[in-house]
Amino acid sequence: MQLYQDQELKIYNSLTGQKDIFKPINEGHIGMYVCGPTVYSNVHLGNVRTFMSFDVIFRYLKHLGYKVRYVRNITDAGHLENDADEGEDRIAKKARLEQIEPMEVVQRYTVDFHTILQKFNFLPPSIEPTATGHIIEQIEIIKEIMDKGLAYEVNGSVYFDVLKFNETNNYGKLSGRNIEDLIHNTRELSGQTEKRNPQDFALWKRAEPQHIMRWPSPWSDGFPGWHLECTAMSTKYLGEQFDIHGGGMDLKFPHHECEIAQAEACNGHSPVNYWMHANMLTLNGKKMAKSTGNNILPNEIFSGNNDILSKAFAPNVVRFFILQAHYRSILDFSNDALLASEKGFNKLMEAMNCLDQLETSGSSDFDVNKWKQDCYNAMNDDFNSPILIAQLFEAVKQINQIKDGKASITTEDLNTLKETMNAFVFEVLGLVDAVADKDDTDKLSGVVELLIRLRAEARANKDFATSDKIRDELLAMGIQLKDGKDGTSFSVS
RNA sequence: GGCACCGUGGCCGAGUGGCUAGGCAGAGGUCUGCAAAACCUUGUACAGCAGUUCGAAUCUGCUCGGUGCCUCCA
Repeated sequence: MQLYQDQELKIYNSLTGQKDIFKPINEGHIGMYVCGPTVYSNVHLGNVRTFMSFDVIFRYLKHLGYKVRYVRNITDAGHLENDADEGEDRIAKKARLEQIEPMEVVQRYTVDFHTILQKFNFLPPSIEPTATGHIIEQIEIIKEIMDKGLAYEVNGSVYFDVLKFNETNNYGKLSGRNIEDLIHNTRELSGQTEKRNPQDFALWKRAEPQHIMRWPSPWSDGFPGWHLECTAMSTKYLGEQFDIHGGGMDLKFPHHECEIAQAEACNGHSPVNYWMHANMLTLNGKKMAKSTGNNILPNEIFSGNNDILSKAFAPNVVRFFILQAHYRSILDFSNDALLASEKGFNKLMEAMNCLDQLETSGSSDFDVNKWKQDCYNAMNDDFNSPILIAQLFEAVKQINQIKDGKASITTEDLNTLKETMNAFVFEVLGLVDAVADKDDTDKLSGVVELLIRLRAEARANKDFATSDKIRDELLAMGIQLKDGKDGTSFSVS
């Protein structure tokens, strides 16, 4: 018996525009593909938000008992800077500017990506394939599409024939566009002489002599088009049809639309049952983007070395901040919002820490089982992490009251409470209590306990000058003493 | 210009036809040597205008403001 058999999960599906009841193709198994980063510069917080949304989705699906194959690619073949023929691959450009090999660019920023995600306590995906590792598969798909008559070659480049595809299929169904609008509203771009129509997109591009990244193909020495790698890799590892495809909202059009077109052209049916799109993280009210420079890097947040924040923030606090908003809402990043999240996060962690010291009694003032199901209901409703967090704070309130002897709980209920809190806080939301090294923590505890005893003696002797000195100076060091009914405890910030 | 989306109390941010979201901040109280922490109590918010309805922040229309996509981007 798995949890998913008791919980009805609904997912907002971009394809249908509504929350659909989730039903995997193969019971108990889920295939999920998420478009990963293009590794030509450091991953910024906006990128992180999207991947974090899917990290929590991955975690919750696993928590429900599904066997999930989660594929998140690394785009290391670059993309063209624009749609024109003279466009330059971003990775190649970076390599040229820094006078290094393109693969050095890729390696550097792939390592950065992994390091940052690790700090945020991401679970690694099941498979993390690279575009350059799947050139052959991409060429095979192009051949297939050409055989179906939906692509054409011009001067060694191959383009997808969108208008012809649209005669039998519906190009634009994901992003709600129709082909006439697209035709009438296409911007004038130079250098598109090779395409039959501006809506067509490249499957293969012939490399100019100066282009560094190139592979042989039946049409030319060149490189694959912008949208093909995801079709190739998702098909290879998840099959022609799979359950969930995710990515940032900005990829909905044209990237995901083109993926659908390629897969339908190649395999004759729609590739994905549930399309999910995470919304943008904004900074100063504008989308964060590498290309515009409106962004903040995670390491700048952790170190406090930036112009936006008043202090440094721990990865966990940032994670908590992001998860306090729903993944489909735009979230604005600011100092005030982060400060508020930090306090809330600390409050949650303090409650977690005192969970083991609670005393039980013969009755409960708190309907733990109802609360537990409310937590599930929150996540079942399109992964509503802010509602879940609100529920967690309901529990925090109860925990604090029990600790103060103002409410009671039975042993059985306390066990349920502990299990559920641990499951949602650590397993599903992926938060970690940022405690330092265990050894150091024990030593620190010993030292602070000693000071607490000295202060208690001073207070007993009405030597408040000494007792307040201990309390205030510890506070200045970030150690807060808390006087309760049965003695003094402390917390480190 | 086209297509979407959004506008919630001091701040962040859920909800979306009648039922307390939650966090932070603020106010009052309990506790304390004084504090802090914790706990209790406390806020009649839904851009504006008009309409539908017994009832709208939630539906419809218009107005204003903002964002995203339409070109690589999470």
